[in-house]
Amino acid sequence: MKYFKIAVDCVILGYDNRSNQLKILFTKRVNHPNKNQWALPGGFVTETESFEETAKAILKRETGVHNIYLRQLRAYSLTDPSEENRIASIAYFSLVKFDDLVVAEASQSWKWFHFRDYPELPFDHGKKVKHAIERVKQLVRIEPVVFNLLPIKFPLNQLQKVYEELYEKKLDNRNFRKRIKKLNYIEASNEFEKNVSHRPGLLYQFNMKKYNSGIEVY
Amino acid sequence: MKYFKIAVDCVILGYDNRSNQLKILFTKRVNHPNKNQWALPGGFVTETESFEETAKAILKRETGVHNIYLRQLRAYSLTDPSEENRIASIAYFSLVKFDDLVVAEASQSWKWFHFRDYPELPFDHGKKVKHAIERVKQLVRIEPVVFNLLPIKFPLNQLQKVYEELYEKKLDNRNFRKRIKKLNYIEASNEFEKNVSHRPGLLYQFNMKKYNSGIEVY
DNA sequence: TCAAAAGTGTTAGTGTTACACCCATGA
DNA sequence: TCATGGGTGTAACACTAACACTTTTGA
Repeated sequence: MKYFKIAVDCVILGYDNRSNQLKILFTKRVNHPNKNQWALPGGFVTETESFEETAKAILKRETGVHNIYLRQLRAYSLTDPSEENRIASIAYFSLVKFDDLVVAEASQSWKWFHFRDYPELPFDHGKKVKHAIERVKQLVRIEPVVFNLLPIKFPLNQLQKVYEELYEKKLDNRNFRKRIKKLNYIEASNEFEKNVSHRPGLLYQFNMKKYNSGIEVY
Repeated sequence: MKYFKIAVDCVILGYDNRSNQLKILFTKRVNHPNKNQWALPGGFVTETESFEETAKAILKRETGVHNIYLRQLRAYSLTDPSEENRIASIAYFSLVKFDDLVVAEASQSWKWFHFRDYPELPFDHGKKVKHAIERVKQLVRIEPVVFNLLPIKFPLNQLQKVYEELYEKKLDNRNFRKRIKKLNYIEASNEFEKNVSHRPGLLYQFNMKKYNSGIEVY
């Protein structure tokens, strides 16, 4: 039996509330193979780390932020024949608020791409991205994870835009607002949007405690 | 950096249509540590296998059946300090028809336990079982996976019993049948149950083609 | 004054829940 | 004849979808 090196790759999804786009963060590879190609940020699991700790370290390194929503996607048994030992990789996905990021602009070494419009990716990264998006689309329907993409306080139509972006589908704003207002865990603040060239919207926020007290267990 | 041995563990769920119980298959450990304790069937990934191939081999070994519904659950970064190298493990879950099994009775080396009533498990197997059940409960709502637990042809209330078992909740049979009959991919055959001491029910079967032609993409 | 999003109700249709009785079979 | 699950309809209610106009702000 051979032994494995284990790598962790992160699909980092961020919602850009300036352009209303859901984006994925890629880094430029510094090593061969596929040097200089855009790829998922990743790294090898070290001696003492759990997979999740490795993933957290990658996230901190790439975004400067910790305490980010992070979940395991799945394991991939990639075989790289150029390596003496096999490589396995564990993919994680993460949802971040653009507002939290120290620098969100493009740079030489990393860049945000639209989540459905990104360059060709090396290895099985394309598959990982597809799987991550599928998973997020499912998750959004059963857990309140969208709020990880938005600022603490957000106007309702920013929330609506996230759904529209994710499902590629316009929603009716009257029906959307009705549905949201029926949920007791999305509560109105007394603040309004600022510096928008239209009527400022009331800001809402997600209340985790109220959500947890009201979950129906099948 | 150390290297990893990678193990695969399988949570094999089977529906016993004699007792109307959803069960999990455990094997008795033959090696230390935890020798003779009930545990999830598993094995190490060999040189040439993908994780899924390892899982399939385990399933074949334990149930005698191949072509079984099998999905990856997730990876676990278990650290076993007694090993020179670390062990990672990838958990799979599987849904089987009791009718397919060559021998479904208890034996010395393996045994079916009710999916909510099983002995203490070694390592992180208890966590894996919990995660698998959670995943299956979610999956059942979005994909037609229940049919992997039933014979090809089944009376409607056997299907109902599976849901009741999974969600620990009695369902109204009129409403259940109404809902099922609205689905065009569960079709009536012209056969009836046999040897039951009540009015024999019409047998239905799942039609995958019809299901696929009718899936709505969000 | 224009552009842009905020905010608001009603109606029709669809799905969900609750509920009770006769039927066919084997023991 | 008894026990067991098979099989059926209706009414109240909740949710969903479709649809248009006035308001507030910055530019």
